[in-house]
Amino acid sequence: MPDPHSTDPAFSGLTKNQSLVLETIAKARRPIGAYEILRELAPRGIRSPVQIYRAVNSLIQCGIVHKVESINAFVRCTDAHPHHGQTTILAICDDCGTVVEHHDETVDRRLVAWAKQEALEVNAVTIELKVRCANCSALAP
Amino acid sequence: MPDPHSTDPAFSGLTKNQSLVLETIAKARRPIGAYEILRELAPRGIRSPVQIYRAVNSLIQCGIVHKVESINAFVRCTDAHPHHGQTTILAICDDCGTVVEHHDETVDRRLVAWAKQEALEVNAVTIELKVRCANCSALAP
DNA sequence: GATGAATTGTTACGTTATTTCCTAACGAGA
DNA sequence: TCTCGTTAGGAAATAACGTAACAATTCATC
Repeated sequence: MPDPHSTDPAFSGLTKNQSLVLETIAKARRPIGAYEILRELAPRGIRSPVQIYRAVNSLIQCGIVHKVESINAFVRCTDAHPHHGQTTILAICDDCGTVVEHHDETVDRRLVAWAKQEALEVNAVTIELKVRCANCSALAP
Repeated sequence: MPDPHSTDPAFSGLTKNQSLVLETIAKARRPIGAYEILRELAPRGIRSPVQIYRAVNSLIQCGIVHKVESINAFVRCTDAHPHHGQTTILAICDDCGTVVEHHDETVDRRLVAWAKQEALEVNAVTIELKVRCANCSALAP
């Protein structure tokens, strides 16, 4: 498994498909769906959904890519630095699709504390905000 | 629009389809997908996905049902009382599908505060934990 | 009864995701 | 060398999710 936050655009440890998919996601600069990635990469020889999903799942495991659950799409992780064990909070603009990342230790602590109290073993946490970003608010008020 | 938390099992204000769908979701006692609901209700005359989605969306608006974004499925809201404006935190067991609901004002406040600081106008918030529940942990340790 | 709004039904389509089965490449160890 | 396990990749099919567009129906109200 490659370093979660190796510097662009090397991604030395990635397989060919993973590199292609990551490149496509990064270029999009907003969440992009699996089949849009597929269309994008068809000319480069990718033919089936499975190939996309396999690559995307690896990238998510590495922490290089996030899945936006509320819209079933994928974004490049824009964190400058790794945040080990911290939940990534995503805000997605409903109008333009821009994503902002955030972390909050207090929120994490409270969720973990509650889980512990309920004897829940946490596998994953999703926190997403559907928003209207400052830019879009200004453009169409 | 009916009262968000009318008592079981009247649901007086609901249309026929909404009642059927709610009944199916409630009976499942774990998250259930739209097409599973459809199969369940086919014998009762429901024929198309649209009918399910229309009903489910109304029920969500009422607050009677939650959508679990991370698995594209629906659960009956198990809150005893309405929590106006509060985000519902859902913990879903990966093994058995059981869902636990929770609310946390501190978490809400921190998310809202961050959004304000970033000039984001919040439309919706999703908080979901994929977990292993106490029961499943005990059964297969 | 006529009219208009809301709800419902139907068809059709596009998107998202997984399952199943199979092949190739490679390293470890008998 | 040969087998075995592991990992990656490929192809086909199908399940599951979700919506657009339009027709039909119900129902309150005039």
